Amino acid sequence: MKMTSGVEWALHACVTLSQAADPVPAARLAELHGTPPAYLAKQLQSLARAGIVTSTAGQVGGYTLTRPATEVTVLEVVQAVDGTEPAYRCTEIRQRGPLAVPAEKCERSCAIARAMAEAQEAWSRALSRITIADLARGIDADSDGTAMADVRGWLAAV
Amino acid sequence: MKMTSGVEWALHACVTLSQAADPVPAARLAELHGTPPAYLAKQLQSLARAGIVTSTAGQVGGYTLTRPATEVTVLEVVQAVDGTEPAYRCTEIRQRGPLAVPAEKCERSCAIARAMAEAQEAWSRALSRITIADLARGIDADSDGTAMADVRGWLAAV
DNA sequence: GATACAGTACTCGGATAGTCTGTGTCCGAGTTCCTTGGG
DNA sequence: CCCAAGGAACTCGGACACAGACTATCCGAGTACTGTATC
Repeated sequence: MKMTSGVEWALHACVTLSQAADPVPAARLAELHGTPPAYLAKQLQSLARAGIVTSTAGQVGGYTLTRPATEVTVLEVVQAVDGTEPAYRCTEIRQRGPLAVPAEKCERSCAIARAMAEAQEAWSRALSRITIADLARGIDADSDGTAMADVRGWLAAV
Repeated sequence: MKMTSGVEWALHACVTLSQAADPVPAARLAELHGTPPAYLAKQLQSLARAGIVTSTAGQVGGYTLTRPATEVTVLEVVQAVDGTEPAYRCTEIRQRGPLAVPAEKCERSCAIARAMAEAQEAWSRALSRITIADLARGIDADSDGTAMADVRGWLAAV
């Protein structure tokens, strides 16, 4: 099981955007995080499609969070970049082979699929309890409360 | 986030093996589940490497569970086939770019990585609470208690 | 009749191609700001 | 001095190559059974 690497960049970008009042260009975010600019832009486009950020074109354009960081969950960001479909996809093995179960008896999903869905649910719940604001607070705490101020300063300076 | 499709086959195969006293050849399992024989064999090899099943060669050879089905968790099977490394891999973005955090201040993992690790933990816990025996019981319940008996009968026949 | 041996059929195991989803990149369309010319 | 129009620079957005991993497959090494020849 593997998650798209763009998720990491998108989350860091969201944390950074939560510290900015004005739009921030994708190239600027890429510079700050040391990532390929064009590819980070791709992830931001996904966030825009999901309605998490909004984009403005032009000379002072860039990306902005559409909602306060306290109202954006990590789950939303992950699903925007990585897709919403669950990790486990049941291919209905039980309906194949010599002991195939007839389709009309398969209203309820397979017991294996139910178990995997339950785990996925636990995972989703854990991520939906955490917001971008929580992440920012956590990063700040790790650095004696200077990290976010540094980000704001860097964004303001040229 | 996507899981290897082999996980589904491996889980179904384990449930089937839990109903068999004698070794079951990979080709036999593939026939029962309607899957490519050679590829299912590959998944069984992974299970063998993980110590979940044992293989015996020769004319009456095949695969057997090494432990009672009540002592094999779904998590073990998933990790044997899909690998043990977590879905989210932190590439230490915080140590890159103009505001890079010095390495000596990064003893603790990134706040984002901690959040993702927590979710992964919840997912793992959910899967480790379910055993192959539970799955077999669930499948049996879905089919008025005939499914496992049918499997045993099919394995014994021919 | 019992036993040892050779042959055979069956099993797993790793090494080998094909394909599909990320990963990374680029250039064009659109918008905003700035400059400049006119009133 | 104020205003409007044109140009330029900057932004995003989707379309285009490249790569690694999953998917699928095959053939060789090894083992247990079976039949036969011998004692």
